[in-house]
Amino acid sequence: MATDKREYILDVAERLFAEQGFEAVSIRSISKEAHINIAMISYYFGSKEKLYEEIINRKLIPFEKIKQMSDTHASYFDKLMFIADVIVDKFFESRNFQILVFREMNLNQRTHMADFLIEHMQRNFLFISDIIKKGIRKKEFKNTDVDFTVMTLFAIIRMYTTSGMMICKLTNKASIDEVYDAKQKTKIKKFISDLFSAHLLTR
Amino acid sequence: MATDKREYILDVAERLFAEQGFEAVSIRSISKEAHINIAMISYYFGSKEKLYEEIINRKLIPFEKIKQMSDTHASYFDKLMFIADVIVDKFFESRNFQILVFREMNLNQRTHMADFLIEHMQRNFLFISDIIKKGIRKKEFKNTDVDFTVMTLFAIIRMYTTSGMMICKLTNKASIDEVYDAKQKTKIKKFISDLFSAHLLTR
DNA sequence: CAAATTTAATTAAACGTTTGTTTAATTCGC
DNA sequence: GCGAATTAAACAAACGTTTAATTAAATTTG
Repeated sequence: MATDKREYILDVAERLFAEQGFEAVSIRSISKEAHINIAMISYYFGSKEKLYEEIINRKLIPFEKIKQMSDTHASYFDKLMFIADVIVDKFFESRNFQILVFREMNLNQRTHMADFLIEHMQRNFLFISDIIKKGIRKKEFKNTDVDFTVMTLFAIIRMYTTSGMMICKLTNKASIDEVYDAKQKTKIKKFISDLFSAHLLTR
Repeated sequence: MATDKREYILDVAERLFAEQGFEAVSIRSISKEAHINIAMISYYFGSKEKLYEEIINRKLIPFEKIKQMSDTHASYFDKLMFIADVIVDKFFESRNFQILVFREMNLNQRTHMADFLIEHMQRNFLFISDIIKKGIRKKEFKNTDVDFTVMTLFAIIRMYTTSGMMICKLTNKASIDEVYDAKQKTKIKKFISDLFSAHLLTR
């Protein structure tokens, strides 16, 4: 069951990296938290940096699936909201990973990694931009700034899913778990729908 | 001119911390970049952590001024947009600082610092929440989710000002400078106004 | 099928660097 | 000539990684 152990180390390291940042987390703290020997990380992954790269690569989903599924929706608004819902779901279930990715994109450390992540982001960004542009052309949407609109979508979801402690305090929730329960997920989806409905739809 | 030198070290360190993160930046790299001896940082600030705390404390503005100034605006929407503009201005002129603050708020390192920053954020958050709630009560605003609305405002401004490299690539700008020029500042202010106008105002 | 052998997994210890900080000596400005 | 500023050198501690030895598992062999 070597893959199970590998996977477990990746999970533990992902959480620690998300909580403390890459350079603040030592090989020793990972091995202590995962109850393994220090040398096992070099043995399994080669180095701390390669471990980090594997953490990132294993969860970067191919966006193609979403593209296909969004085709089944009739209006551009429905397409857009379907994608928004998928992103919310994905972000909610991989919060540590998202914290890690967004932090990495804004660092000048490991620039090849940041560039790679930004390129990945760009593909998703362009796909959503495209939907909005088509919606505008077909007069389903108002003629608004497309870049800012897409950015707003990502900004809201990012803010909510990667700033848990902050949201917890700001919205007077009892615990982090309450910030990310099913009820809140429904609420943020509804909010996004309302916001973009008012912002985009011509009536 | 000891204060000038101090101030210069703070500026250099702030930039490096924003670019690379607290633990990735060494005392030696700061002193090299600022052309000073390693020992000068202990001499001036006591420790690396105290230097960091001073960087954060020196730019955390008192929000009271904004409160007073926003009183001069008649409608709640005007109040809100005045505050949004002030925040945009502030964030644009202190991007490195904002990068640093938001990163710190999402870290479990130095939790007393994170707690302090979140409390500071909470004051601003509550003030804006209050305006929106009053706007709703007076029927100037639609009855929308206040927390999510305020969060959206901060999320957009945060995303734009602290993810420069990403925005640069996503919006096909030639350079980072172009992302943060006066023209873009005007555009984002207008976008925010349009977005919240559609989202909040009863017509 | 059990013994022998090979491969894989795991360990404690040591490696050379780099870290933040301190010391004690020296230079500078008044 | 005196206090403040600046320096090079040294400090222990922690870092990521490697080593060589040991245990566990898998495979081959008789």
